[in-house]
Amino acid sequence: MVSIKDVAKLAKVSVATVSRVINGNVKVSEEKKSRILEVIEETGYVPNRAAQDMVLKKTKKIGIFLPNTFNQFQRQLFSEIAHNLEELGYYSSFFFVNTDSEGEKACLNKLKSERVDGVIVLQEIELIEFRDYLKKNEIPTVLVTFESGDWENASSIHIQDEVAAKVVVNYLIELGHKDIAMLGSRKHSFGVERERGYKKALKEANLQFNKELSINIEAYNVVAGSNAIKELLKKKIPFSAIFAHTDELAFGAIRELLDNGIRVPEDVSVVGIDDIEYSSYTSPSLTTIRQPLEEMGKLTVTILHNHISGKSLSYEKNLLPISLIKRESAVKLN
Amino acid sequence: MVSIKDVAKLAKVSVATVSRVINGNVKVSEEKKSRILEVIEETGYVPNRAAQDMVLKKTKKIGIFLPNTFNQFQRQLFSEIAHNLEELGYYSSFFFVNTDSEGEKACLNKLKSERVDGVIVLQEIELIEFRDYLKKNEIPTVLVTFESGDWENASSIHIQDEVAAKVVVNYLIELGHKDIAMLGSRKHSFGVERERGYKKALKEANLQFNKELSINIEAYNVVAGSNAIKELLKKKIPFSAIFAHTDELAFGAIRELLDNGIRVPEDVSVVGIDDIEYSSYTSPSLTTIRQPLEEMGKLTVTILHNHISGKSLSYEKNLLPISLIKRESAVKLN
DNA sequence: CTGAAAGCGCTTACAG
DNA sequence: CTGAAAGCGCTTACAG
Repeated sequence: MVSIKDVAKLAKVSVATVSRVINGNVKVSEEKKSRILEVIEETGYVPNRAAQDMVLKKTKKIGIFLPNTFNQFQRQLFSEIAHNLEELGYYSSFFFVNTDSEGEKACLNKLKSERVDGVIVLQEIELIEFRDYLKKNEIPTVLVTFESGDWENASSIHIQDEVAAKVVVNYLIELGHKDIAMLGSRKHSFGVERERGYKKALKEANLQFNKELSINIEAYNVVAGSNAIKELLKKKIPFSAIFAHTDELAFGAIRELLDNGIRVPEDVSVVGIDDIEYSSYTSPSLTTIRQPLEEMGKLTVTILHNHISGKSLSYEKNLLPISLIKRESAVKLN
Repeated sequence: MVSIKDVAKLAKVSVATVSRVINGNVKVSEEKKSRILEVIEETGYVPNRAAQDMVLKKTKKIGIFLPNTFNQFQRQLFSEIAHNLEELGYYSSFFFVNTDSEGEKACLNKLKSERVDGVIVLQEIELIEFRDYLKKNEIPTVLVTFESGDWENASSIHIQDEVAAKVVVNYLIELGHKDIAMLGSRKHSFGVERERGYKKALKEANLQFNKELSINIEAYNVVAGSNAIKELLKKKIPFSAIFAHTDELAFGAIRELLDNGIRVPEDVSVVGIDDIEYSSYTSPSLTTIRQPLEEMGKLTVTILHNHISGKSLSYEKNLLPISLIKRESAVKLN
């Protein structure tokens, strides 16, 4: 590995001078400068970031925390975020969080060992020490897809999950559906919110909430959606519509229904939330709530950048607009 | 940030001794040891990795290169790889490559500045300097999903793309199809291989290759698949089956066909390659070739680890087995 | 067993 | 404008 010393020696100058032309903030004589540039070109020298970080106390590195088993929506979101960070010249470091206190502790230690300039969290983290660490060290933090709640010193960006659920369930009700099953989980706050929206929509329409129609899923993927339907069908309770907490669950559900001779949307309507890439390309295409993915990713990075660069000092809570996307999977009850 | 000095001071020992208990390879008196451990516990001290890396000349960091616009299969693969790396205690650094020489150069510079211990490449990189750098600095490298070809000092892991294509196209031919369109691209070597397999299958069955039935796609996603079908339909040439280079293209294709009143599989059969998560949950479910995703991810990491730890000195080329997954999207020509 | 010291690759006051 | 020197947070021979 060629180091700054090598470059200095070859260009017959001091390392300080080399450093100056690399960083370009101090005047250096044209002659030495061009000689140094030449050597850099020849040797392909690139400064060692670890060394720079250590003296500068700045890393330009952002830690991104996401669940170990991230779903499609989170995948799209994090790749959006990664690209936006890259554009601003940040480096990103990924931390896959196991949702138990052991996993969270392990993540905290990795975080400490990395000295990031900022943190983006896509997954709720319970560990108090985690928040304390960020706070004590004044590491700007942005939470995406969930509320800041107990977090101090963190901005948050998310949709109103309760409203989203309410809107889409309302739509089912408008279509005449009364027996609406729900596939979801209360493990994360967005699930809690979505369930709340579901119940509110029912209540406002004077429909009884039926606990038996509420199926708890073990993960947010197609397999879990399919399993949930198996469980639901075993109960032999009538239902004409399904509200899945996420699009992926909905896809699994639709397939499982079909395998049981139940057609979507002819026999049962199905809706989701998220509007992932596939939702408009499946057959039937999925009626769902769109989360503004790109805007979310962009805003996350912008806000974090503002915090880091000192342009924004106060933490904010951003609610992003949603929209109901009507497609083929939900129709009037006949 | 608490440093090793702080710990040393609080424990009333030298930094050398603290370092020794952290690394645990040298005997330290029980008394000092417990005192140091206590201080570490109290202060929440974690060593600064950048500093460690610098002196140790080892980073335990792996650079993962993937295309800027990675498709679903690559997503699943890279998340598989990331998890496997994590289990072995490696850190991963992601590099999103823009497929032009500017983008590749930028990536090389980022790589140089990071000093990784190993590299995993999910995307063909043309830049000669890139390979030269890895070679000169003896950085173990594993290429996944494509052949090592011009790369020296790199192991590779992939399927036989030509065979995969041939197998699935053969299957269509067995089902009686003669006019088989192809959606793909020659931008990457796997595309070239898949096209070759397609042609070979046709040839062996004494079917004429029709250039007009070969549609060039601009990306590997559902939108591109849909666009390709639009282009194909404009030509008004009869076809009874479609071979898409990837599953995502196939999904886009199926949807676009449907929107034009063409049913799958009743009117047209469609097959893909990859077998991504969704392929068994769509309707119709997709007939495709399965790439052994998990095995690929695991093997990639194992091989890289062996190279890094010196357990494996020679570079190898690994061909992974594929399998034809027959599902609903392809049926007998009637 | 343990501390003082050198050194990893950088940057930046400090003096010229 | 420019070099010698100190220092960032570590590890590891080197001497005791």
